[in-house]
Amino acid sequence: MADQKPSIPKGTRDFSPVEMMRRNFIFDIIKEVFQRYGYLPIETPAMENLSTLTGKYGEEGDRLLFKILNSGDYLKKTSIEDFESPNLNKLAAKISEKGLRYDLTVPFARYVVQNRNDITFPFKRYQIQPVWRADRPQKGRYREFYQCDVDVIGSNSLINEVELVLIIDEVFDKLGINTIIKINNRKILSGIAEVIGEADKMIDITVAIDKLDKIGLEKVNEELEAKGLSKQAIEKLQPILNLEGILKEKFPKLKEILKNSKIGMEGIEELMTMLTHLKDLNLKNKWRFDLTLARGLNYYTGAIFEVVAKDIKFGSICGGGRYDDLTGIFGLPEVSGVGISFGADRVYDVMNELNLFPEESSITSKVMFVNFGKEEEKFCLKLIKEIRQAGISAELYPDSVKMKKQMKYANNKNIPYVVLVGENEMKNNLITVKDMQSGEQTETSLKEFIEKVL
RNA sequence: GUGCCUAUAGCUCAGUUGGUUAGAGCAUCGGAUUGUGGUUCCGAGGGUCGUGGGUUCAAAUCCCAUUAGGCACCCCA
Repeated sequence: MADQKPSIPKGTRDFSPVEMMRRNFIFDIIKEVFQRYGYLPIETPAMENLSTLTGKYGEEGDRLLFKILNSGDYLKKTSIEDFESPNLNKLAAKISEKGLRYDLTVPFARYVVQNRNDITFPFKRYQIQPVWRADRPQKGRYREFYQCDVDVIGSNSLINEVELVLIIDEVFDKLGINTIIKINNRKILSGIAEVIGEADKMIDITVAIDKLDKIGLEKVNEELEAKGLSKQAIEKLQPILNLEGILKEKFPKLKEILKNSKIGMEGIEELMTMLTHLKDLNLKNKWRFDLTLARGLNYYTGAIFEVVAKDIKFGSICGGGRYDDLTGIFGLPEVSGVGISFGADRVYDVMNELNLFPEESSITSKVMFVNFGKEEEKFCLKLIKEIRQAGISAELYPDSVKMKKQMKYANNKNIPYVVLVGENEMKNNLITVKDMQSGEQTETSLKEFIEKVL
């Protein structure tokens, strides 16, 4: 048999039972918190029309979209010229009209617009599904990964932002991860761009600023210059990048710098309101205003968030922000939304490296019955039914094979009790219970056994 | 999209300056033990050395190409 080795695509993973138990542990906590804050679940398809997805994530995002080849004769819309002059984007549009979703926010915006008549606003939903990105995988980066999104759409209130931070705080507290919640506001960044006279280069500026603590001031300036910012603009930016000190000192300085920018002052106001609330709410995790937080996604317009684990160097494990006009693109203007997304896979990796998962005790059957043959099978099934009805997970080894094999199975599966019912036990209406940990073996009645295990 | 590294049994890896029939541990299966696992002992199966080409009397080993995987950058959860 010259069978080829099976494998899965780069950047995707299988999950074993143990891994799934742990992943579900994370999902359950997140879901529970989301629902306790009044958010309800929805799901959307794995694939969307490409027109829904393209242009929402910036140039980089478009490149990372997985495109789905049209079914049937996917070349029928193409012509010879398409292949002679290789304009890949144009060609791609002709042979592919669907793509795998890149995040959950854009499909959500599409959902809201499409179902606007059936939705009561403000609409609070959560969504836990995989997303796909055609990125080169590396540590903490996958091509298929789960996001856990909570968004509220149709409300401008900053209470939403505050509550989202509370959700972040509660989730990570429950998971046992110490985090730093970084908060900023895109309006402040816009204001800065405006003040230094480069309003249209907002994105480039923010992306560069974002790297400040990673590559340092000098490199940031280099990058800004490379992006075409004027010398004067970069000069003007320096005092802002050098803003140091605690909030109390930073804020007045920032206010002074932004005083001529309407949007900048708006951002300051918003941030102030949020931070004042948060101060009163005694969060368990650290949080702070971080001027260098920018976030790459194009659609954010107001508050932005990012969460990193404190005890380990890893990318961000949660991020989000306010988007004022995402639904506008789909024909429903002036509806603002705000939301965050937990990266389940990175949360998993962080918890795994920090050993934060609880001991798995209930992941397997509590009891296994050894299979001695046809007659015993019949007898045992009745006993097992009773055990299961008592709420104890139990199984009968399905085949009457060598005892050694059956015991080994129980051992490998970490089943704590093995029950043996053969001729003698059936006659006396008793069961023999082997405690797999101690190796001790006792004869007892079914009733007594159930009581003991419970 | 750019750069670097790796590829030998199901898994993790050894394999000398190129030299007989390519090894180990784990896992699997069988036996010691037909109603007793985890420990122990004995045994077995499992490989076109990622693929294709080249150099050589001789290639897992050297060279080229190709494919796949990993890491870093970019960007991001």
